[in-house]
Amino acid sequence: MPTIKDVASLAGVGIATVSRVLNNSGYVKSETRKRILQVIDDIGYVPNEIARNLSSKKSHIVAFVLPHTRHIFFSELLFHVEEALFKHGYKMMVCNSSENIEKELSYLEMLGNNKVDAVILLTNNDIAEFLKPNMKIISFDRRFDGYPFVASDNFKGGQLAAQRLINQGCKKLLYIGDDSAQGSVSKVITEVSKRRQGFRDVLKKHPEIKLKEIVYPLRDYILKKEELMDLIGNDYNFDGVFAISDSIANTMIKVLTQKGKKVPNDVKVIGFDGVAHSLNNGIEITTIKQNIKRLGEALVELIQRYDEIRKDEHIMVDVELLIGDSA
Amino acid sequence: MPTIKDVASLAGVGIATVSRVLNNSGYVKSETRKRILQVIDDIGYVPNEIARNLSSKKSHIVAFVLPHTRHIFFSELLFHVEEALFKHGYKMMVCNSSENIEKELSYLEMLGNNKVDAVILLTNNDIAEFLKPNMKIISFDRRFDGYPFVASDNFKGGQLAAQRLINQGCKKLLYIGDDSAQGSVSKVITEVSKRRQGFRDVLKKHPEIKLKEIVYPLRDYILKKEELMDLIGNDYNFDGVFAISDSIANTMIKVLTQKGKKVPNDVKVIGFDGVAHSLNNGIEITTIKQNIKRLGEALVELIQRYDEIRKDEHIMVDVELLIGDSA
DNA sequence: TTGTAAGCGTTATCAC
DNA sequence: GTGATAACGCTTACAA
Repeated sequence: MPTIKDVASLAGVGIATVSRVLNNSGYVKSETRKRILQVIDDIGYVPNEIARNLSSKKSHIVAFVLPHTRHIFFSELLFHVEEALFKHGYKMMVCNSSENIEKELSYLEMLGNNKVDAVILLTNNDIAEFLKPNMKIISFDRRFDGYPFVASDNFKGGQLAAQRLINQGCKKLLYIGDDSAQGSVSKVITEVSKRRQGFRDVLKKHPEIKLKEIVYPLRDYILKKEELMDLIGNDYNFDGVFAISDSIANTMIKVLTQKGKKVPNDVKVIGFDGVAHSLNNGIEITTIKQNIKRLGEALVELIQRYDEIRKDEHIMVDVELLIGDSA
Repeated sequence: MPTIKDVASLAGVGIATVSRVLNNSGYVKSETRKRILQVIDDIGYVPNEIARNLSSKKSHIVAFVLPHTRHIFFSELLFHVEEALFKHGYKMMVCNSSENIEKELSYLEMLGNNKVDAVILLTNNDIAEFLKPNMKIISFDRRFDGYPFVASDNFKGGQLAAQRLINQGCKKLLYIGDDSAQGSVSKVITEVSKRRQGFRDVLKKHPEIKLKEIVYPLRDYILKKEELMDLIGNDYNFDGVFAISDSIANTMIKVLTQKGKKVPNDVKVIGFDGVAHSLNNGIEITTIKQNIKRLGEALVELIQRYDEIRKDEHIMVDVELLIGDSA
């Protein structure tokens, strides 16, 4: 592998001049520049990133720590985050934490040893105490004191869902969501809990509407049909459902179908995420659509502006009601 | 950030000795070692990875280039590759190429500038000419001259599918798969084409069985219901389907249901991948299950043994018939 | 406009 | 056992 020295001696100049050409910094006589570029081309010289990183103390790598990529929303988010990072000259390192706190911390450690420039953190673990103030961390869907974060407008999402169900004539509603969206029991409270709050907010003005709520342990964000049936028990006395994700909404529709209920005639179901197209079982799920592309861009935006922004800066991304066939 | 020099002077030793302690190389008096470790602990010293990389010319980062992570098989694979890499001390950089050849090449370039130690390449693009012999590339599901690769035993998978459909009494079969699995028209031939070959192989011995084949352009590996209906046209005269992926099988089942056909009574459907549980529409899809975890491990295995292996070494991972409700 | 040389923080090769 | 010191390949003052 040729180095900058090889280029310099072959072009009959000093390495600083070569560096200037490489980085377009400082003045270089156009004739000299041409000669250097020629040599670079001839011998196929490529700058060594590692050496550059050592000098500049930047790696242009961002770590994305998330539970796993099996959940369709996460894999969509992953896609858009990578696109946004790539557009800004960053590479993305991925850590599937599986909610494993040790693995999360091992990736955070890389901030300390210069391996990555920043970490995008998506977790439901109670790790606030491990975050040091000088770490460049951007949180997703969750507030950590002293760090910026990005989230969808979950409150509005909950409101939209409630309004839609009410408009469609539902009288007895069911909310179903996991721990992390509870916002009461668990120590860890994510922004996702606002979906429920927004939902309740609208119901306050409608005392005639009944609401039942089912909350289950988060685990891997996924619920199988049998598990959902266990949670519901025997009480199918509802005509509208707000599920915390499209994945859960999808399972709910399967369960209802199996129980002989027609969706949306007997029961209307609204999900959240807007990724349902790939998992819908015959019908399109009505859902609160997150703007995943924008979420990815917002995360990268905060990384770039990290040093100028306030410690508690955040970007809230708008959501919209996407009307499908289920509600 | 404290450096090795700080540790050395604080412990009253030379940096070489500190380095020895850090790397457990060479002899160090246990007393000195203890003192050094104490200092390291006191000031919270962490070795700078970048500097290490520069010295050792290794980054312990592996790039995984794949079309995108929206396809459920890819996101499962991504998960297991990361797990396997992590277990062996590697970090994973992810590139969603979107089948974009420039983006793929930009990631391959990182091999040249020491940013990554190896690249796992999953592509359907015609990029053989850009691969230089000294690059550490491991291919997935595809042969590139002079590079090792990992693939499932696709041929056997095709055979298993055919046998199952025949055993279940099917007489008129339909094969449906994309370009990349064609193995005839396109310049690029992937190992996936062997699914079809294996399928045909069994049918050779059963001249009484009819076979119709539908081949469509690969694009993003996904087919919508309407698109599939267009491909099928009016000819629903088949009683057994072998789809190139669970995703396609899933869409096929939706289409059949809409056309009033019962699965598996009227038509039996077999998919490929074994990830269908997350997209099944009420019934479990019978499928050829790939051992995705093993595939991930095999890829990492080849990376680790890269310098000892033959240039055309490959690992073929076994598949199995997973009987569900669709065939 | 250009070159020299001092870092960047390690590892590894020598002597001692 | 241990400590200088030379790489590793680049960026960036500072001189010239």
